[in-house]
Amino acid sequence: MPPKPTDAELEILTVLWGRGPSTVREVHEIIARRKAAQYTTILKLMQIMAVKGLVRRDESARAHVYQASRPREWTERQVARDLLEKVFGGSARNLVLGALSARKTSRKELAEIRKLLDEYEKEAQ
Amino acid sequence: MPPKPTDAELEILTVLWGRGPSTVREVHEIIARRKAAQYTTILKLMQIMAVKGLVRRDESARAHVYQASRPREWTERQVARDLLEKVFGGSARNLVLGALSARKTSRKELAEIRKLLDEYEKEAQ
DNA sequence: CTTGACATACGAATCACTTCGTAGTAATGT
DNA sequence: ACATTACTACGAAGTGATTCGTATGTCAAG
Repeated sequence: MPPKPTDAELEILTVLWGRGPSTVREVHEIIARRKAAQYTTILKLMQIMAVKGLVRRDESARAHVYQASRPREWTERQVARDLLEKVFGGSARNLVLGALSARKTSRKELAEIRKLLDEYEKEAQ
Repeated sequence: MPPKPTDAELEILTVLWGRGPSTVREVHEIIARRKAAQYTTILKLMQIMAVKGLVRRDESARAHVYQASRPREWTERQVARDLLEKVFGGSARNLVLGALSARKTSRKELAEIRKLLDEYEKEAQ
């Protein structure tokens, strides 16, 4: 069970989730667009992430290929669970309130959330 | 604008939100019930939190009295905003999905969440 | 006034995260 | 063959969070 990713690790995971398996150079190029970062910094982070089990790497090619070891949804669930405990006292209602009040939420998104609730109601009958 | 609290700080804030203004000893006693922690560790953390502006302290009595400088809801909103960005790609829908799939959610809680949505729909007309 | 209980202040160790430079090695072009 | 380029590995520094021991001060009881 990989540990909760740190902020820097999350940036890298986001790239891997978006692109699929990637080399360090590819990840670095994308991150460097938004933010100053040396190549070896990204490299080191990804090496550590491999040790932690957050990513897997394929060493068969000279440039190792990394991929997230858990899908985005899985990690999101972990993070949400952690938050629920540590910040929201276990109240999903309060977490949703936090999410909604964090910023303007469009009607369209509210409708999507409603649809989610429908599914969960059905499931819980 | 106080910074985002760390995990250890959040534990202390949770106690302060629950009890209202409290001395270090009171906070320590509650935390020590669940977890080994020396008195001076809690003291130091709370001193640092005061410097950061996460708590205010009243030094008029010999045992200083601390209170959270922001209400729980405010902090919850901050944390939700941060996570929304860093983990959920700005999608409130995905954050809610994460919360619901993190654990069993009761029918009662689902109903409460629905009520929240109603209020937000009205507001957004 | 001295002792004991209880408080704060503070220095220091430890740990994790982040950053980057340097070294070494394999591949590629001239 | 040699120089250049593209990798990985690794050590180490800087920062911030966390932990705790020790020093010191205050107060009340005897």
